[in-house]
Amino acid sequence: MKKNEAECCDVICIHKDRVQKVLKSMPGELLLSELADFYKVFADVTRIRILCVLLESEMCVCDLAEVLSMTQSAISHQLRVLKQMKLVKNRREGKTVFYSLADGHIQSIISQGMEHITE
Amino acid sequence: MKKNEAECCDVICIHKDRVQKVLKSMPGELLLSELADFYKVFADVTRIRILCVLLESEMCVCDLAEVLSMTQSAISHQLRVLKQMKLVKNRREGKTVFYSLADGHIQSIISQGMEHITE
DNA sequence: TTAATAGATGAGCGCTTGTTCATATATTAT
DNA sequence: ATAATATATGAACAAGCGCTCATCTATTAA
Repeated sequence: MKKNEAECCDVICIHKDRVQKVLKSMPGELLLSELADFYKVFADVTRIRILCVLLESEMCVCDLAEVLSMTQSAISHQLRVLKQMKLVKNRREGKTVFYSLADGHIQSIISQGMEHITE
Repeated sequence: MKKNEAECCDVICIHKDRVQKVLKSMPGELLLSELADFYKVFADVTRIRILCVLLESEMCVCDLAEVLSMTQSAISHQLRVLKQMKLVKNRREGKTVFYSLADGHIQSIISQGMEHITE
């Protein structure tokens, strides 16, 4: 009989009841991958910086590029990601497009991360 | 005089005072990249799944591999990442190494993410 | 209409990252 | 000591991702 993970250590370390209990309590795979995708948005310095700026003030793409010393293109690409994940919204005013946070508790998410790393 | 971002739209959309104010309020670059690195840990389904399991119960590498239907090696590599970021801790018991969450408020970080995506 | 300008976007490139495979280390049993 | 087993780890490879560059769209001014 071929060896597999399920049998590799069933005497010493596999506690079948514990494994079963955990398997039942696990959220669905779809939800978990959505959660990972959500955190991916915060997992890049540029996007974090953009969010920090918008935390302070609504701002157009051009201003964002200057504040962050990056090209308009790079900023625009990232704003697209942020918008797809519904973290920012925008409004057009003539040629200018202003971006702002789409959600109030983005601040609390960032704050919570800050708390963890500054301990 | 060469065109640059600072002058590309200074009449219409650059509000120098706003830009200055935001620049002052921004956290340091080091802190921001640490924050991004912190969220990177949550930005992968496998690591999220591991954390979810450990949320329920302390568990050895072998059990984790079975619960998540992945190889021991893959799990071990990710546990290393989680440990480096101080999200999990471990204790050895004979040949077996048990992993558990290192920090109480990991649960609240995951919960907060869940809240955002299930709206 | 034409020119100018803010922003959006697709292609391409280089870097990062998660997994696999092979192998090394650590502990226990014989 | 030798074998068995749980875990750790380095190398390599494929996939994903962020930036640049060129170009396109949208809006306004002349």
